[in-house]
Amino acid sequence: MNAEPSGKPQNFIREIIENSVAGGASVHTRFPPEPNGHLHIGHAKAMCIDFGFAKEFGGKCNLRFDDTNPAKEDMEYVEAIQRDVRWLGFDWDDRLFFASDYFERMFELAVELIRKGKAYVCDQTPEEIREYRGSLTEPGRKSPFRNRSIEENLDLFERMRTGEFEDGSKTLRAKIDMTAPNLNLRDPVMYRIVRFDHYRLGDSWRVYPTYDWAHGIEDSIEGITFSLCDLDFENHRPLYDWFLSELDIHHPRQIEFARLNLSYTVMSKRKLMSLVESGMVSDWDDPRMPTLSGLRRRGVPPEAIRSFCETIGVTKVNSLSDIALFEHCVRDVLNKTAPRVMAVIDPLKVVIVNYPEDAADDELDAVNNPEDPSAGTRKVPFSKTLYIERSDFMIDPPKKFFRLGPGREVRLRYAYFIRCVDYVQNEEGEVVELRCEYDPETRGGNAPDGRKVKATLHWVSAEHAIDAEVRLYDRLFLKERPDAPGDDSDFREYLNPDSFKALCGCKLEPSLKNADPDITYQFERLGYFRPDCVDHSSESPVFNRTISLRDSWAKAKGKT
RNA sequence: UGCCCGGUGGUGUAAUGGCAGCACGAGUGGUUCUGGCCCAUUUAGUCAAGGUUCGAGUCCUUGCCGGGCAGCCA
Repeated sequence: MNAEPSGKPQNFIREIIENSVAGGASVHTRFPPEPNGHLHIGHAKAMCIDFGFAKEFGGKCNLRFDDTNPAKEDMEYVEAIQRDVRWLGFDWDDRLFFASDYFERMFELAVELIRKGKAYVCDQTPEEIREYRGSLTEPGRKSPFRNRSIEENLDLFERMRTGEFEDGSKTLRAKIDMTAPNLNLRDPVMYRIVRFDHYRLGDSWRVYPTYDWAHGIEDSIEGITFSLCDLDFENHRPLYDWFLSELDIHHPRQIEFARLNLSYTVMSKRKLMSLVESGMVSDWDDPRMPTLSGLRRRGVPPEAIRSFCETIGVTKVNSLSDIALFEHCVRDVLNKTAPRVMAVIDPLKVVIVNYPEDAADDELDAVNNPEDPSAGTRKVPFSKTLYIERSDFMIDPPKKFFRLGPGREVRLRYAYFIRCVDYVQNEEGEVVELRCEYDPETRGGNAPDGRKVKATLHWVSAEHAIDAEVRLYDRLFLKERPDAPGDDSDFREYLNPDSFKALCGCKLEPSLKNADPDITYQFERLGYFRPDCVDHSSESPVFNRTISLRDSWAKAKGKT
């Protein structure tokens, strides 16, 4: 495989940049979110591209809030977005910018365009503009206001700015070509009257620039060389280019790539918002959400998100990435880094009948991370009464079930071999207690006589255990593409009713008393878990399941 | 029936006219004090038809299929 020196697979944007850099170009990109919602994993892809290429080529990447629509934007989002960008691992140094800081300059440039006879004030209503625009197959017609004098345009535009006219009563439009096959070139609106206070600038403006007019200027002012954006803006590139060349100012190159789609979730801000507003999830940071705040709360390490973005590549193909690939990236990082601990989430009491009542403290050495010897070991207390996982015992085990059953012997991890000699059921027939014998010779987990067991179980000493709530999360939707085009049903019909399940009375090994809220742990044989950033405390621990371990037993069981 | 973009295993991608690779998933086997990890192995692909060429996934033509575009959203 032909890999770049960086070790990254080639893609079309890197190729373009490489060629430009070979010709002496520098690399300066920007990540330009609108502060009207929270960042999600789709934005993470964009950030990996924007910040990633800048870093790779020794350039810079700005963080710029594209806040040209006061009706939707808020400071709350500005702060949340910065927090998320930092968390993901990107740094904009001192290059934090706001489109709204360029409003004055944009206005001057608009005046310049009017003076050139390339922009005019139009009195058409939104309906008229739409009607005059024509259709996909028919050319548009010129606005009756298209030939106003430059003086009149200048006067009107100035008065629009100061709030003399009603919202929507006038616009400033670029004079391009009403018959252009690309609809974006049919005299697009550059300014609209919106007498709405801006979250940063208050009431100083009564006209606001549209994206098409503003974005290229923002890029130009900042000296951006590559303006990377998603495919939605492909049809807008001719307009981006038209404005910049008419203005004759620094002209970045816009390159579009396909945005991320992930199976079993939705990505649009509108849809995520509707999940929040309908109460189907608790908030933007619900651990099931594909938002960065949700993933963080879930326990996903930022490194996993970055490696996922690296793995899916950069193309112009509209694709649907398999969430299984994302899950793989999460497990891959966590497997190498997560400290191992033992926790029983569905406890079944076990009494070691031949274990002395008055035994001295019995502490065993447990490995913190078999993938990382430097993580060391810890002590885990053993005692006469323990808990094991309910699913690790069966009265009548099927053929390939290796765990505990009547008369069977298994190993308790890092502790002893135990054999089940009896079990106790309640009136409902539910097993409520196991009675086992241990072999003192197997202390530490190995038999001196060399005999083997087929299973190793995790366990927690009852008297030492910490009680905890454990929250199990799963994919938010049952359907691969909940919002597939052509499907008229509401995407929310496909919500996975089992995507969240809270378990109480779970038993944790005592070392978790001091669980670090910023660490995702592996509960051995179960999965990865992180203290909930909102509800967890050392007095009443709450852990969120980030992701389960791969489970070939569950898979085999499911097949029968 | 206008304009723009795109079609490589189930999924995501690489191959820049020269052996179609990689990762995920799925299957099988091995190993194992986590039914995890790891290792080995199997499965499976260039939308179609022409053309250029010694040679085409790659270049050209036509067709087919998919996506986007008619906000005073971004």
